[in-house]
Amino acid sequence: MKKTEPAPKKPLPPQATIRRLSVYLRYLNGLDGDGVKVISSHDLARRLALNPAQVRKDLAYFGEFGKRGVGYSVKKLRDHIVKILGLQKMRKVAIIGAGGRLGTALALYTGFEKRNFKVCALFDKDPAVIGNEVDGVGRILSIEELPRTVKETGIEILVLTIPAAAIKEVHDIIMLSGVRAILNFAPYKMLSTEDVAVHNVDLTTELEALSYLLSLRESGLTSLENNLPADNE
Amino acid sequence: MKKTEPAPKKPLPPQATIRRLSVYLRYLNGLDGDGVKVISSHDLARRLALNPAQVRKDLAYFGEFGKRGVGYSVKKLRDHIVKILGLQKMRKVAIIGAGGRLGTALALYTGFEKRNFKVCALFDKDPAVIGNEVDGVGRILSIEELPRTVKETGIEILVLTIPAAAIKEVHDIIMLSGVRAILNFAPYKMLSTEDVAVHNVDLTTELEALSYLLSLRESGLTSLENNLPADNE
DNA sequence: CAAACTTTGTGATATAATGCTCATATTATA
DNA sequence: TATAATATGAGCATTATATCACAAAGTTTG
Repeated sequence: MKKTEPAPKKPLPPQATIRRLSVYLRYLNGLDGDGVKVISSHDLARRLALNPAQVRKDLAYFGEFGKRGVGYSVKKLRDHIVKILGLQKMRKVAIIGAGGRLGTALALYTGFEKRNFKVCALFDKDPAVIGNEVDGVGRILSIEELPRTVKETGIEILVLTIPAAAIKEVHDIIMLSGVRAILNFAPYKMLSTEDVAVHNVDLTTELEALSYLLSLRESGLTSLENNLPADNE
Repeated sequence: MKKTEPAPKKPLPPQATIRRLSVYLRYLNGLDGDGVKVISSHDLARRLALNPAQVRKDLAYFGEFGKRGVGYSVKKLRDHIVKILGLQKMRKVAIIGAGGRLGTALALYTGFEKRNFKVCALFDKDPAVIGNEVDGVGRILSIEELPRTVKETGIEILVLTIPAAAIKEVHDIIMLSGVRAILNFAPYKMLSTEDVAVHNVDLTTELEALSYLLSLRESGLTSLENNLPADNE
């Protein structure tokens, strides 16, 4: 009787690979819309300013999707990536801080539904906005109702759009609410735990990183044009 | 006569370092507000779930700011990071797609000004919103006015909050407008050039990366709790 | 003021991500 | 069916990034 598997051979894919898969997916959707049937790693890479080998390696983490001498079937590859990222299943999302500008903007953003994310609950701490109706989503609930709603509705992802100062107050109720993932826009670095994966998106940090590049150029490091830190994402 | 410098010894700091500097800066501001005078790399690292050596190395790219046996002066370190990131100088920002939800939310977000970014012009392509007044910022201008306004006002950074489909139309006018940096929220990967640094922030990609983690756990890779891809940023 | 303790800054080392190269598979063509 | 052309997948090389470990510097204590 053997111990377990014969040896998984492949290491876990890096997070950067996962991000790129999402970008590939979007591009593939566009190609499919244009009627393109097949794409090579070379062409994919060129459009996205990546190395073709990187594209192939990213995909090879998950199987052999391509055909030598031909390339990748746009539709098949798209379907594979959808499965890899777990996007066949609709994911329920709630927004915390839905009374604020950013929260409202995201609550009303229709782009998520196209990708199978459904905003289906809104929360806030401020009594002044609790009860307000948001078109097509529902009324804003008190944050106190979060744990119950998460369980009843099956919410998996929380989007946090609250001020930094408010985090401490809601931190525990959020982490213990039963959600498995958080997308945090508050300018305060939340840490992942065993139970809850957190991704922080810090708009100020993004601007400051750009400011750094600006001041590099100002300070006359002229031929920085090479090794320029390039774009992220 | 020597060729140039005696040899810069230090390599360029990675982008990840720059991002972390921004995070350090925010935390240092908080500490300063709380009256904390000195912080060690160890304490800083603990709060931000980093390695102390990484904190020290990040800072060491730019000089020797600490005191052995003591730590870093909160105020001094804060001031150094401000200089490194070029934040002593106010940076003028314009928003393209200011008629949309996200654009409006960002235009009205007051958090940027605290960090010395000033939103001072708004643009859109849609005649239905051009001319609309946005409190405290001004009227929405036609995108046609972008190049002139950039030059006259000294705008350095553009924030793009337009639909993906609209990018192709405005791509050239933006890249040639004279700005040096772009923060792109549109779900379309824009590429950096020699003249214009682009950072892409893709909200859908963030959600999809979280979805991947969710489906990993669903598929029963139980003891993933170790090597969990953790948080980004 | 010496000994014990703390904490930085950095060279050495480990880990990870990216890029290169080529054997192999597929298609097209003559 | 052989030949040329294309493009994947995988192993290896290279580069980039993160961590370790320790000497040097500063502080505190007795």
